[in-house]
Amino acid sequence: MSATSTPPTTEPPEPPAPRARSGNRRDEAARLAVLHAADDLLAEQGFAALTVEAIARRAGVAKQTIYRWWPSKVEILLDTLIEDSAKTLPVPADRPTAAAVRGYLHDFARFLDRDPAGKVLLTLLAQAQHDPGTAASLHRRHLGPRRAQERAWLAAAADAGELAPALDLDAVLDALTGPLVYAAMTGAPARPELVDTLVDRLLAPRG
Amino acid sequence: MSATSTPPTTEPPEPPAPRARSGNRRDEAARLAVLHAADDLLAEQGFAALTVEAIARRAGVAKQTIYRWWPSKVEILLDTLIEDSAKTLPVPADRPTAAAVRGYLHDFARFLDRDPAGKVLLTLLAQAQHDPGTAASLHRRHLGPRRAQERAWLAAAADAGELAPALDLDAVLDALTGPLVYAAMTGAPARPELVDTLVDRLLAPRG
Amino acid sequence: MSATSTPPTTEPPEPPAPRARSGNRRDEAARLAVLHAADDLLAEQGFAALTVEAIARRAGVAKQTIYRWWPSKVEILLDTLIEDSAKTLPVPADRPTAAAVRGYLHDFARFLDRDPAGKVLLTLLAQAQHDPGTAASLHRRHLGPRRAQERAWLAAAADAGELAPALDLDAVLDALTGPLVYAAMTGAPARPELVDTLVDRLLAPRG
Amino acid sequence: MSATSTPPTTEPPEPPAPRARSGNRRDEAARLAVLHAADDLLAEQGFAALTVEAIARRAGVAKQTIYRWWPSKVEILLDTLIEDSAKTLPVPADRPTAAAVRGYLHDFARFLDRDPAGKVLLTLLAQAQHDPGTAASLHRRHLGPRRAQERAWLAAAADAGELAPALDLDAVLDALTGPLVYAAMTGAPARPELVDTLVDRLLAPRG
DNA sequence: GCGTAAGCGAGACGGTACGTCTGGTCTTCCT
DNA sequence: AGGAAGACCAGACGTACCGTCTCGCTTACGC
Repeated sequence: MSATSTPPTTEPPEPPAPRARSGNRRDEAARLAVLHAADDLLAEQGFAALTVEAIARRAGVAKQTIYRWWPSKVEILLDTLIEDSAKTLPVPADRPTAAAVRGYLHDFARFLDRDPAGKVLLTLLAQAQHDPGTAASLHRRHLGPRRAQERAWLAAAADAGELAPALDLDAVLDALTGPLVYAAMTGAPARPELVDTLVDRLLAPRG
Repeated sequence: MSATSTPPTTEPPEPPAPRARSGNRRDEAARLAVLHAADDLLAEQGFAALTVEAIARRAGVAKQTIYRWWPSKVEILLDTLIEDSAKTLPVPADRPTAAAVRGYLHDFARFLDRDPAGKVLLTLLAQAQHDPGTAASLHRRHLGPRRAQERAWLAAAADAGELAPALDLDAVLDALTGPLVYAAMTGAPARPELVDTLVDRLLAPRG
Repeated sequence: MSATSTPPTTEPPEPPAPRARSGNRRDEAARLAVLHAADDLLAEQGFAALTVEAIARRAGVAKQTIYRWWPSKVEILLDTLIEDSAKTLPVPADRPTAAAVRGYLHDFARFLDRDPAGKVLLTLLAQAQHDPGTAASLHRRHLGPRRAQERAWLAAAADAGELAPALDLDAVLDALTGPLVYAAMTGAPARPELVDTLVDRLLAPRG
Repeated sequence: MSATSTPPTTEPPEPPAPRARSGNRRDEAARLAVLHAADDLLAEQGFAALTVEAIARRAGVAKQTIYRWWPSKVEILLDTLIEDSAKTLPVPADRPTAAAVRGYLHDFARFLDRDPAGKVLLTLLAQAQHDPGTAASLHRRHLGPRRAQERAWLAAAADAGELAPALDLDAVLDALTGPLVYAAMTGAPARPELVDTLVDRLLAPRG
């Protein structure tokens, strides 16, 4: 379960217990309740059920509370994605070895296939096709920063002679992650050998 | 302009000229008007503007006419995608050479970047993330048949010794098309050298 | 019960039976359901409960159907008032005698005190104090036409020598009905001798 | 301008200057600011704009300050009505002559037509139709005490032989004030001859 | 003179209703 | 028969107020 989701032992459709009010400070419990509710609704009922009204109902929160803090439901998902992916799938910063890169890509494949936050990423990528605002937010707040970290990490590995990227790093990262994302989007199961082959052919020093 | 779209000399926002009525046979003119209208609306205004009412209005057709023949607007897009991609980007069946494969992938990259039908494909892939029904239709009517043709074509090329695929053909096709789709989805410009590198590293017989 | 209300044997809080759809003509059943629901809600729960959402819920009608045909809930009440008062309290047109005038005023007092439509009139008069639009509609559609009929009727009685109005007819009508309305508004019980005295002192030819 | 309103030279929409804080005693300045704001809002924008939030905003006061001291906005209006009507339209207590009664009624008609506090009375009478709580407060705090004074005053005049009421005093008072209130409620202009005729026919000793 | 108590402005909170919008269904009329 | 027209139910949209609550501050009182 993703980091912002309620533990699996709790009851999705129960009346949310009344939280203590916070006065004139932002209520962290309300913020978390919204993120959890959005996460859970997406996982359980799909994107079509992810309406502001449903999130508010499930979180035990007023619609106005959501509109006060988030400009759209997409930004709610983006918040959950950022918080969850930082915990579940951090970009390594310290071990620029070939094996570490391979491991990171395996983790990424598993993230897309199994982690609810992976579904959130696919959902946001999809929504970005429909809405330029989503595309901009997704790049600015998630894809851009993450890609920058990945690029720096790969560059360090290349400098260390661990890797010999076949192309510029952005193109290589597209070539490595693109197949995983595309497979996840078309419902294909995870294929570990795909990751291994990609790393071998696109990153490994030849011969 | 995609094959089902009105030629550029015609007027998108004009009052649609009254078509001759067809009596008790399905009206082919109405069918085409719907496909054109959907195509044009998606290209001009984006997915959010692609409502059944807008399509009906633009096509000069009753909503009921659309609901009678298509279960959803997704199926309309699928119809245009199938008809257009068959014309614009046919899977070659005759020349199983390495160069032909490379050319096909370059064509595919250009299709995603420039052809309105490429945008339709991205839109349907996106919608498939939101709606399992779309995912099923997209596979059954487009991705599945096309992938079968591509697989057969690559198999012929491999048999002919033109290629030495690094993995099973489905995985290789994901590895080849995935980066192109992912790049198009994240707004990256077309990179011909990406295609070349992918073909070299994943398909070329190792020298 | 007022004319547009459901008979007392029917069930207020039951799920409204699905009505037959009307196609592209206005649905008279929906119109009546709205009028009944508004009438009943006002009588049972008061003006505060008379929300468009509650009317729609009770009538088994979509909110849009209400907004399509009525610019505001006030116009719904005005419709019920006009239909009901035409049946319950018609302005006599035929017997311009002093006794008939006295009887009409007694009927008016009873209408205000007991008829649900009397409550509707008081409600609309009240709402007219809050909203100029209500005031205008109330005058144009109810008070104006009704006052014109009453004036003509009194004029005929005066011509016949039955009455000797103490003032111009509009002022006399204010003097006759004003006390009844004011008493009803302040919750006073009906006082028959008030009507009799008013008629004696303001209309009767001085003996 | 009514007694609780800001002088006309002040600017309604400017940022209210911060008042000195009062410590743990009730802040009279805040109390007056609320009464003024309510009065002004009602006069300028009508009842619909008279929300607690708007009063608080305009008075430069926290909502909680309003809810601490008034159970509802109706009670705010009632406070202004009581204070203003005691100044603008006191019930005479000393000169129980026929002419004084006639003068009081003329004053009352002018109060309804021109004084902002007259609008407040009409507003509260209207609101009493919608809300039993308002009706009770209006009677208990304004209509009841005032009617008692008027009754006593008329009784003194009758005892003195100045008047010969046609009915019990409450009914006579309804008959005298009802037409004036009803005319004001339906937007009729003041008619001095109406007052004179009512006094003549309902109060004057029959010559 | 310092703690306690209350009033204050501010503003977040869970709610309800608003009036608008679109989707998908249904019926009637017309060609 | 089939297309055009449009009314219908359903329900999400984003906004405005409701009345409650807590916060951090300020002032007055009493020990």
